[in-house]
Amino acid sequence: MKPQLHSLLGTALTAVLAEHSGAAPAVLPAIQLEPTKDPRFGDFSSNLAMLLAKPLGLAPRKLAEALLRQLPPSASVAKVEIAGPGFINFFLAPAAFQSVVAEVLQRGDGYGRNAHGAGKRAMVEFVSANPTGPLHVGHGRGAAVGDCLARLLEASGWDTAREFYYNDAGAQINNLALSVQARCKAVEPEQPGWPENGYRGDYIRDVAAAYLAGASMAADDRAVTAAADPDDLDAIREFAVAYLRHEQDLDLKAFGVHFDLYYLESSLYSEGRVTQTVTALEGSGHTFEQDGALWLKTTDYADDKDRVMRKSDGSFTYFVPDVAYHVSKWQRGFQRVINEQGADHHGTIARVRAGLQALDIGVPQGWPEYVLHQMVTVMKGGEEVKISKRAGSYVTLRDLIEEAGRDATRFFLVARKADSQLVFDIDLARAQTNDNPVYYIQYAHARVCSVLRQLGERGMSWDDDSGIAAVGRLQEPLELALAAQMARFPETVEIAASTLEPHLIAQYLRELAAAFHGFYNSHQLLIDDVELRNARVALAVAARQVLRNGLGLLGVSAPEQM
RNA sequence: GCGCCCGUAGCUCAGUUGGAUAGAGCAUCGACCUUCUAAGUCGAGGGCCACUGGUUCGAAUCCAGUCGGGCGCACCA
Repeated sequence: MKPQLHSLLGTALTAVLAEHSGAAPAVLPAIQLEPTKDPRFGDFSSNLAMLLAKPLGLAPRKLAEALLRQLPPSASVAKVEIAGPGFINFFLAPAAFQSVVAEVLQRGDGYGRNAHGAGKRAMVEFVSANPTGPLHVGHGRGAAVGDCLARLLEASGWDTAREFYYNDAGAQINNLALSVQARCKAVEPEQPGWPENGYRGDYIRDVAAAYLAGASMAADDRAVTAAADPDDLDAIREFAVAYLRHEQDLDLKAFGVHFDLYYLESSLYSEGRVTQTVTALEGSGHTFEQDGALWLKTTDYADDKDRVMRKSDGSFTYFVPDVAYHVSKWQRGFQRVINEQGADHHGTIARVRAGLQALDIGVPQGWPEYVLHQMVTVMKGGEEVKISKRAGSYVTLRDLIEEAGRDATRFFLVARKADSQLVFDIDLARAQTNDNPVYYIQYAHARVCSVLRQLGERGMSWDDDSGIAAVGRLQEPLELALAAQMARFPETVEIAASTLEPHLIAQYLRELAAAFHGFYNSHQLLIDDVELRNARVALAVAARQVLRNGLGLLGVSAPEQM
């Protein structure tokens, strides 16, 4: 509906500008159209006349009148009014809403998808937890948000890869190996021989036991069999990484998240990418030596401080492999790369971008893009939950999934703007009542399925064609309101994808479900009037389709019954 | 001290990128099941959009400052 109105206004705008060719502004304002909040203002409203008033030097209402005179007639538009300071309000004809139902049924799973990214490649890097312990709630938020971003890009036509990056070789991994080794030798925390800052969680015991038992672990296309020798630290390190990656994979699988690519920090060294990057940066003229260290002048590129690349002891700071990693992403041909991370890492953004700019390899200034999520607080029984027995010091993603289920956990973690802090109420997430927005939406879907079952049991029949043929019978305000809500889905997907805000989908689905429940409660579907019945069932089935498509974007299931 | 994010109903949060009288859910109060799932619907009350200035036809939204919360400011990752 909106694109149609947009083009009508465009035609009118061109004609009006022709009338005032002398006064035509250098920069034309974009045509803005938005759904109204108040039915008195029609269905869609445009502020075009107000935006144009100043550049053309005409009164907004005069301009609005001129635009109306040039507006081509349309079967979708019942009435157009000028209101307030110069708003142009469109009142749509029922036919405009009815046609939405037909469109949804015809496009099916494709309804809401667009081709903006067709032929282009995108990558979303997310979670990227180091294999030193179970995934925590923050990783869960990253997993939910990152996966939804990938789904949104896919729905927008992008060829999208999901990538998981992790450090499998640094000091933390060494600490992990020492912790496992200590457990292998039955050393407890605080006892002599326990490594300084060792990992104390119970899961370290499990890793040690599996290692001593000679277990085999498969993770990220690799398999590792434990050497079972408590003195072989390298073997312990390799096994522990595989074990914990395997654990993380189990959690992600239970969460419905899969990755296409795993990238190991160690490979940046073994493939020489780190030294290549340093050499290239030195050649860029943006480096200098000071106090025995090699620095990059990131302040040339909007960082607030220059950064050390190579320490005086000859080793590299973490920021060098970070740049080398992003060079790899660029060389792999991703036009668009989105990094989903916790907000506590926001300091790296300026550095990575600065490093890429200094290399002068054609990377655009705002590349890569970042989506940062804020902290998650977990509440249960009115109190904050801070500790998981398994991890020792934080609430794990597995805890949440076990408590609240996959669907509720995913929905809750993605339903809020990523850059606001989130309170995850476990009691609410697990409630099977109307308090719980996940069930509210899923229930709408299940209700339609139930109606279709009833329809069969009563010996009635229905199909897309008979439904589409009857949509002209949809006249009731609640019927048209539901269709109007469905019409907004494609635009919502576009906005969510372009602004990288998956919470808009969750928000939208709640409104769609509300429109459905309102319709369902007021109008009987399985009635004797065959044509009206066909029309209403068509409306319900179309609503089910949009609910399903939207839930699919969130990775939440659409159950047939509840 | 510097940088980033946030501040909207008692609580949890939206607010379509500057639009008309600021919305939803929960909680509170009231109404609706002999009818397709009441996991639902309808109604009522509840607000100095943290504060102060500015920008303009118009500001919760943009700018500056103040206050409050979170995070980051290593030759750690």
